[in-house]
Amino acid sequence: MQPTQFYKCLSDETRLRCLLLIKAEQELCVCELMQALDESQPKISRHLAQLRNCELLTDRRQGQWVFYSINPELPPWALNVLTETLNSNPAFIEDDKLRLQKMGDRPERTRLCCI
Amino acid sequence: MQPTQFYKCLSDETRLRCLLLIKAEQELCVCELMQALDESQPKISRHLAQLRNCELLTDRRQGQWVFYSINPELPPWALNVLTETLNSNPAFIEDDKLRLQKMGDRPERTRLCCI
DNA sequence: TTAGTATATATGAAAATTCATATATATAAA
DNA sequence: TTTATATATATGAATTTTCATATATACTAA
Repeated sequence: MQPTQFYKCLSDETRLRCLLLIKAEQELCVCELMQALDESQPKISRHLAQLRNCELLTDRRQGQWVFYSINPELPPWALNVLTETLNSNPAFIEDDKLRLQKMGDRPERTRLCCI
Repeated sequence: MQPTQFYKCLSDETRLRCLLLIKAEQELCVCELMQALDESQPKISRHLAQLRNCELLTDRRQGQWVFYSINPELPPWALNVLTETLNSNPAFIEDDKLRLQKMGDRPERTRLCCI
């Protein structure tokens, strides 16, 4: 993970909001992110694709939905940067979290592991 | 300090090399950074101005030289990000450090505080 | 089962915007 | 005057956004 490439990913507001929201919520699908950020579908999808290509995110398809989460193989220093940013800037995704909570009919997750 | 603005500053290779090198060396002037990064004067100067405007760096003039250092009022989370990045990616500024060490006639600092 | 339709996501192509760099010039100190 | 640094302008390059469309899965009714 090149530092410059990593920070380029964090330097766009849409991408950073997606990343921090996904980190806070474990995993989110495209339609949830559209609602939370109040942005268009292609815009969200494109930025997620970029974050996946740069290996900051991984995705899994579950039926019609594609869920994105933080890549578990992200280097520790990069994960620490995300953690520090999220913990110290809760206001940055405050509105997004509220819109997400207000969203009805959120897709159900099939848990990857159970009880 | 807006996270997005902060990360935009770190997303350019020239700026990130300047920042991490200044962090490693406490303070550096434009001509030292030119030598260390092997880049043109206006290019270095312009990026330093941007980092100063965004309040990541502060400057002090000492005679003919202007020395740049990390802004002591940088929020702790942002400073932690820089520290983590520097500690975990020593190779990123390795060559720059070597060129700096090879540089003869480096400007003398008047210490801000002594003993 | 199949046909038709709806929903979720991805992507090609173009337009709009932003960013980085080089050149030239200006300012400040010694 | 020389050295060190800053800044204005022009230009090319990269990035972001939008629109239109494609693909993949799901649902419903015959």
